[in-house]
Amino acid sequence: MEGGSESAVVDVSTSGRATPASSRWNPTKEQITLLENLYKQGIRTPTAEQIQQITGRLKSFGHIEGKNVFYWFQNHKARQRQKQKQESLAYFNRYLHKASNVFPPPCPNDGEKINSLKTSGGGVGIESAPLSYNTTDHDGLITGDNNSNSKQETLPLFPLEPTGILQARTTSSSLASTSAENSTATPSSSSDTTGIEEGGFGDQPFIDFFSGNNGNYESD
Amino acid sequence: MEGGSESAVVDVSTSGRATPASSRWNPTKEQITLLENLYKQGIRTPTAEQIQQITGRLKSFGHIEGKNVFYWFQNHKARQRQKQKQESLAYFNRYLHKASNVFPPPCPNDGEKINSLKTSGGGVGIESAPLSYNTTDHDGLITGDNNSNSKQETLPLFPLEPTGILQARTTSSSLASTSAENSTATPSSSSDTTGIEEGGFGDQPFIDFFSGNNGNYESD
DNA sequence: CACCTATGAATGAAGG
DNA sequence: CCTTCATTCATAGGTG
Repeated sequence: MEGGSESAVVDVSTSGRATPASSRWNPTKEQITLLENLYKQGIRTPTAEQIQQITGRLKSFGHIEGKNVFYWFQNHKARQRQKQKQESLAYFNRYLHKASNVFPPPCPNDGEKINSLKTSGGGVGIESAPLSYNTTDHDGLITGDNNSNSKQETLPLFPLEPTGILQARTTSSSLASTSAENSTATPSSSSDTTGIEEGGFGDQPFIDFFSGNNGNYESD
Repeated sequence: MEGGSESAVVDVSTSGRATPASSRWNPTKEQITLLENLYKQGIRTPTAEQIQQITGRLKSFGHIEGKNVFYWFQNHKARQRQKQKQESLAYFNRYLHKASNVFPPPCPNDGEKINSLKTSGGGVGIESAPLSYNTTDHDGLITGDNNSNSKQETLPLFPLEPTGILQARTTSSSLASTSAENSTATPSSSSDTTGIEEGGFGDQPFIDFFSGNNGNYESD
């Protein structure tokens, strides 16, 4: 694999792990912890001010920039969402196939731990592997900025399309935004974008994958 | 994130079961074959639907999940490109050294379909292929496949995906809103005051985390 | 048994 | 926000 052209720009300055001051930022454990904590507080898309503050605090643990924080939240949110989607889908999909038990569980919202990672998936199963976790903390929402908007995305039950003969990927999107949860009523604001409202049924068969053990609630 | 709270993925395989509840999916020959076949069909980044479909078929050969398929394609594509890149480079390098009197062949395209960058005006002027090379003759099956990123920058190529997905996002606060709250500048059209998209430079003390040129008082 | 390679998985960074 | 690319980590599997 090492084609040889390995431009390891590592600058093993300090002992131990080479300083990652090479290319992309690699968060330290502490940084991750803090970020995840903030995320749990309800922060999803921090404002510039918040980003500055967070960055400032994170700098104590290592080099970091504002954009790192920004990206982190973006990615984290997106991925949490993906996982959640997949869970929901897989969960429903199973019932559509099995139908053995017509008593669907409360929901696959297994309050998992914050973030999973390597060596995960002990129980080979997307929806399985209920690893031990502590549901001690949840959305605290105690920060100055919190959006207590519990959005329960209703699954539109994708229309199993039997015409799947050989459809070439029409360059479509993988993730469809079936969401229509617009809480921001925007007080007296003409939220007129382009006038292009959905032509009708906007339920796209969003069939996402991704698994893992995570079921963090999202409140946007 | 080395979350630390890593539950041992132990598996009661006291009898050394062949089923290694492995931490990671190990594709079988059949699965690989099928995947590679699909890849050859032109599928690079399957949609969610396709992934589900593929996964379903692959399940016949062994346990597999959607994310496995997803990752497989991602990795395969990336690595093929990587290989292609270095091959092309080496190939080109060879000619640079030899400077033979003949025209270099179209390209060392093994069995892979490598979209010849039709960027035109490549400058090289050696794009003439004397023999009819089977380029992307995979029928109109595929579509979005492309992106022959060489070393410069991602070639824009044709605009794939007509952005049929329209979403009126009205939630969350973007960056920049340093004043009061979310201005909800109807970011549907992108390019708003996020401060990240581009320094529009207006009246707000937005912080540009990206340019590295932060007017931040926080000097390191 | 140590080392190397191939590859699954994860995630930071961008683009649009 | 959604999609995709690039980079990196971790591990299964082959080889001397």
